[in-house]
Amino acid sequence: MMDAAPRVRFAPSPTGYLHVGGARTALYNWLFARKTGGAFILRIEDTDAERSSEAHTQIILDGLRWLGLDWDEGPVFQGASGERHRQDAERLLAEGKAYRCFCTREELEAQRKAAGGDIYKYDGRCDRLSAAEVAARVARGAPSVIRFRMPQEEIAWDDAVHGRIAFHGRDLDDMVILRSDRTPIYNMAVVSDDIAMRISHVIRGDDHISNTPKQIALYQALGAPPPVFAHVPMILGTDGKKLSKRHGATAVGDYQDLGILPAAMRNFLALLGWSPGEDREIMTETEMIALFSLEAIQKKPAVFDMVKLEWMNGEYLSRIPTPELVAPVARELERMQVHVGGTHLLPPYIDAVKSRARTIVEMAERVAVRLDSRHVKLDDKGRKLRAKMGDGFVESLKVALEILGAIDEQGWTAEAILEQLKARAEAGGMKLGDLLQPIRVAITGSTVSEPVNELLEVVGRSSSLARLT
RNA sequence: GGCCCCAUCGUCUAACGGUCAGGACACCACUCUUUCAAGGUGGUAAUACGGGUUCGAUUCCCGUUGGGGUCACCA
Repeated sequence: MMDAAPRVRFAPSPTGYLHVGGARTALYNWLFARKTGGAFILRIEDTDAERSSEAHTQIILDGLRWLGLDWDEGPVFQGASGERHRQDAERLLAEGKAYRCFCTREELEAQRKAAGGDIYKYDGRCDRLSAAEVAARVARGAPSVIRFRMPQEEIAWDDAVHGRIAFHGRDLDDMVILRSDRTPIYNMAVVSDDIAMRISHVIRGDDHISNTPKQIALYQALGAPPPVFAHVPMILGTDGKKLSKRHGATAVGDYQDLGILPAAMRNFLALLGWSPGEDREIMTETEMIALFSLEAIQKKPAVFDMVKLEWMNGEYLSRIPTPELVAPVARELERMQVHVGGTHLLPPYIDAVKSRARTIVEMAERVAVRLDSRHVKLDDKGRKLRAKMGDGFVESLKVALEILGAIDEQGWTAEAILEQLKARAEAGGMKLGDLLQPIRVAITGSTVSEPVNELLEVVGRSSSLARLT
């Protein structure tokens, strides 16, 4: 019999935003599913009612959609399967693979203290209670949790990215699987769900490696074959520490706000810990899927390099046809409260700044300057040039105004403008740059822009003259 | 601290025992040029350390060092 199609899941808990690490885990799951013709399932782990929220669920869904990661099933809410989790835990109890523990939090805390320090493994005292004693306490209505009796043997698996990883049961705790309020603990819920959903490959972050032996023990106790596990490395900040708020943007939404294109983000994330070989970097979605494999995933953590992300975004920006850029740029301009007067007017402006901007936000800022003089701000470079040129700066502007003022509305083209300015510069014995730079600064506030003649054409005659004046 | 994972340029990575250790970002120089960006050309820069195995180790084994993860009635 042929192996059934793989089934993978991305299972975030809705207790915060969609972290880039989570996003990359989702991406790898998605790539694997698309590559193998399997199913990509979204499961929301909301068993912690305290910290979970609908708003966070929505943000996660939006983030995945933004990245173009479509799921085949779900979202399945883990909280809805509480009854099955409970039954599985109680089945383990009935079969003698788990036991009731009556220790209160306070008692546990005392045991921990007595053991010295914060490293503590439950000593199994409740496992030594007689059946009669347990029955009596239950009859008395004493609250209890269910603890799993960890097998005292080697627990190992062949990880798809790491190779063989082995733990020993003696180092693992008799973990709680069902709370005293009869709700399941994480590991129980996950295993119960992954079995029920027939998950074949669990692709998740390295931080779950230590959970894996516990879960494998649960699979074995429940008589279900464990899936293939693939643990992907963490993403770190530039200081080599786990990526967190103080490194700047960590949520997918942050990058959206920064003006990163979803395709660029996806490409960049894919390469953080995975390489298709052959020096490939910029890839289409189709190529990425074709080239993807779990075995090629890196074992060591990767540092998130914002500079390279921006470079890659710039690459995507310059390749995307202008019409596709209109909507995102318009959205950004709207946020900046710049009046556009119709998105159909945008393309020439976008063309003008396209090859120079690395993000949508940067692009919108440049467009804004060309559209609306209120966005012109003299920056450091502009200031410096002005100071350097002194009176010559104003002089140049006067000359420019004179020449440009002589060009009428019909003749206002980049070619004609350049021709006139060039002729004048030559005649006056001045360098073209000395004439053009002040114009550039007057129009944009900066020494950086597209060629001045093109700039003037895009900004238009009346607006250009007004700004020069 | 116990257990587990990891280790090639500053960063992302390639090289499944034999390469001048390759590419990309960043950086530097030159070039192009009306500025900037882009482009083109060239350059600086890495196998953590110590032992093995082998004719030969980035590659396999052991140790050291360093980094990371995890040790809840959280997920």
